[in-house]
Amino acid sequence: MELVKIYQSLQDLTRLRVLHLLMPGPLCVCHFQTILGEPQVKISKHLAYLRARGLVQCRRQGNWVIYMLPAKPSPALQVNLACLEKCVDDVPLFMRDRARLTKL
Amino acid sequence: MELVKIYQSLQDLTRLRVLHLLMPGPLCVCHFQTILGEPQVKISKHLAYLRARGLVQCRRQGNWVIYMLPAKPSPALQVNLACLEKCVDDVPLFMRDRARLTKL
DNA sequence: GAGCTATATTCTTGTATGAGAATATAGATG
DNA sequence: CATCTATATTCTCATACAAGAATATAGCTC
Repeated sequence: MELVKIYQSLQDLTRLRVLHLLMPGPLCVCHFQTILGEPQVKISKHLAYLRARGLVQCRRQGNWVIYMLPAKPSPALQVNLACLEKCVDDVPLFMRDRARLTKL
Repeated sequence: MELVKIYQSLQDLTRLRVLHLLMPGPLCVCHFQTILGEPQVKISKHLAYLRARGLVQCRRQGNWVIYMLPAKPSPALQVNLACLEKCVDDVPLFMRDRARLTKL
């Protein structure tokens, strides 16, 4: 079930933060590291996890790798991302992430 | 994070089906068994899992135990349950569960 | 092509959890 | 209280991850 895979992907805080940061637009791996303040391995592995399940896509640009939400997310994914955004709307950690994102 | 716990609870197909069956109203354990066609242990353990995380409540009534969604679900839970309902609206397995529920 | 930067993969360890078999418990009923 | 029914818990085994350390790789720059 696609839905189960989506929920599995959403069950980790780091991945939630990653997806939340991707909603406004694509982002480079190094920015995730800066904003989330998590070690490189951790970020990279969670991105790989999300990529393997189709929740994000990426493209290389020189030394950087830019991650983004799928061009055409499935209905289930769309609905759940919208739901996520609504749910974290007032959660300090997520607000801080977005604030840091804006500063870039 | 409450949200993480919610997503953890939603990452299993049996639990999704259970929650989906509870949306119209309370239900007895034996009915879950009948509708889902899963062994008793499996149902019971998933119900315990959901109970431990506050996604469902239960009350005893003689030999039966009736499960239900929380009287006052948190905003996050409400939103996610609504989202779940929307996502499974056209998934055969979930439609079948509901059809069987109606027959009781 | 040597070295540098950004990112990914591999290896190891610990923990959560899913499934099923077996067993236990609670409450009804004779 | 013996027993039956409905439900829960315990035990065991297998699998999925999550985290961090170490290592590998891709593509720049000189």
